[in-house]
Amino acid sequence: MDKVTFMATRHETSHNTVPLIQESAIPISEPLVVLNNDQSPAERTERSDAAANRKRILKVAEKLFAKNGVANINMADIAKAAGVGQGTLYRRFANKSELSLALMDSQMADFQNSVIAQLNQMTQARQPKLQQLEWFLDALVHFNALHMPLLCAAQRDMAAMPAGRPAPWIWQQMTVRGLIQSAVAVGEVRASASAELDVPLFADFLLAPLHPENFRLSRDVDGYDLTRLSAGL
Amino acid sequence: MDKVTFMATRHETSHNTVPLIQESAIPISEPLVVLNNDQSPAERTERSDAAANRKRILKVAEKLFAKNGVANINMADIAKAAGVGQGTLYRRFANKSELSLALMDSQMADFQNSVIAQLNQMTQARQPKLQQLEWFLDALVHFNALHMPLLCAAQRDMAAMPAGRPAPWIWQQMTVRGLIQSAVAVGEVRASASAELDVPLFADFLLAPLHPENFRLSRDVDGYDLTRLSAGL
DNA sequence: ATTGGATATGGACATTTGTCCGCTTGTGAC
DNA sequence: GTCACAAGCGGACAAATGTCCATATCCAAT
Repeated sequence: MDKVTFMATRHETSHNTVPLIQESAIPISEPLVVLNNDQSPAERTERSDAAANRKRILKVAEKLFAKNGVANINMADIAKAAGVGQGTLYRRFANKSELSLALMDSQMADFQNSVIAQLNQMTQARQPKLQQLEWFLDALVHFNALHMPLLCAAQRDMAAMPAGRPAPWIWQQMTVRGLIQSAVAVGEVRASASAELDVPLFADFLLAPLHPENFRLSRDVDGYDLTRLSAGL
Repeated sequence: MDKVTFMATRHETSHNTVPLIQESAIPISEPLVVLNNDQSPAERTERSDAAANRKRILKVAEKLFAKNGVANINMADIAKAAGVGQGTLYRRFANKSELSLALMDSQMADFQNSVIAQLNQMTQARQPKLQQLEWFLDALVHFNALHMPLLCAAQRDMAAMPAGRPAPWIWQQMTVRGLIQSAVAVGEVRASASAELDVPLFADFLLAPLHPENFRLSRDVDGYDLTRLSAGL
């Protein structure tokens, strides 16, 4: 067992105003993930009307997306339907990608919490870390399949953005890394193999096929539950 | 040795007018790749003036991209610089992605041929298939690193396009699949492992981290020559 | 050489995306 | 309560993307 123990916590959504919810502060004993909930001191708190608008925009966007398909809705539509000016909309979300991302982020909350709970339970049941990893990847596959349109829309303009990975992906990354790291620490990986294993890199490689574009391609030509095979390897 | 032997051939560029070049019809004896050079009968031959325009556009675009950076050049710029109307430009290339792709495709020709030659040579030197695979992936990494801006631009609008993978990626895919398949056939993979190995899927998984977006992310946070590690695994 | 019709051309136009800036409003200090 | 001002607002405007179609051009058959 390691000395350090992290606390599994749902990553905090992009806007930094809402009070730090500790909804998933379940007492767990195994290292999982810690995320930078950097409430940087420079950041000011969001004004209440702005927050209201944000919520309304997200709700309206979700509705429009569901009704007409993500691709057929543009920023102007959303602004109009939400009863705000385009300037307002763009102030919050620089483009459709960012909006989609925020939307997905909120939809992801439940998923994240249930994942954390499940992993936690598996740990207490003494299930091997590798098995947990396999389960996690599988869960992720199903989640992605369910939210593909949004995911693709989110991915769309991301190349243009300077920043690194958005929060949800960081969370995935950290989780996988944590699981692998644990597996190695516990000795579930052959010593010979673990010696030359670059954990973070390997985590990225495991996740790469799940990134929206790759995932879309993979699913449109191959079977899909096969993906479990990946975990097996 | 298999019964079937494929011929390694550079994939033919998107436009289907140029006479089928057989530049790389080197007599080789090992299975590698065969591509669908489907000159579908429905397709008509491109008019000569159109072909000239296409070449001019590509040349101009390459120049502009090199000079100002891919991101700072738009379709209108290219059209103007090439002395054609926007309609003409868009008739050939539905968007900047497609243009970038075509450009990359032409730049890739040399790479493909040299890869084919090298693999061929390695085969004749009786080098193990897995080693060839490792070499290929490494070469691909370097190629990608060199052409990242174009690659990213090419990836940009691809989600919107209905079609599957564009030619260059199909080529990569086929090559990797071929190498793995050969490795299995020759018995370089433990029988126990090869039994449960889904070759095409595994090929995709190996290539996934090299797709532009993933690659960009990986390189901006991790080291990069580490990527060889992947081949080792 | 002529001609018929398929193909290509260019630029006006429509749509979508993203920016700017003068006006309004919430909030904390007094 | 009211005041000051940072933060938010919205719609006009600018820029980029993508479409359309009247006209020009090529080319194959005669």
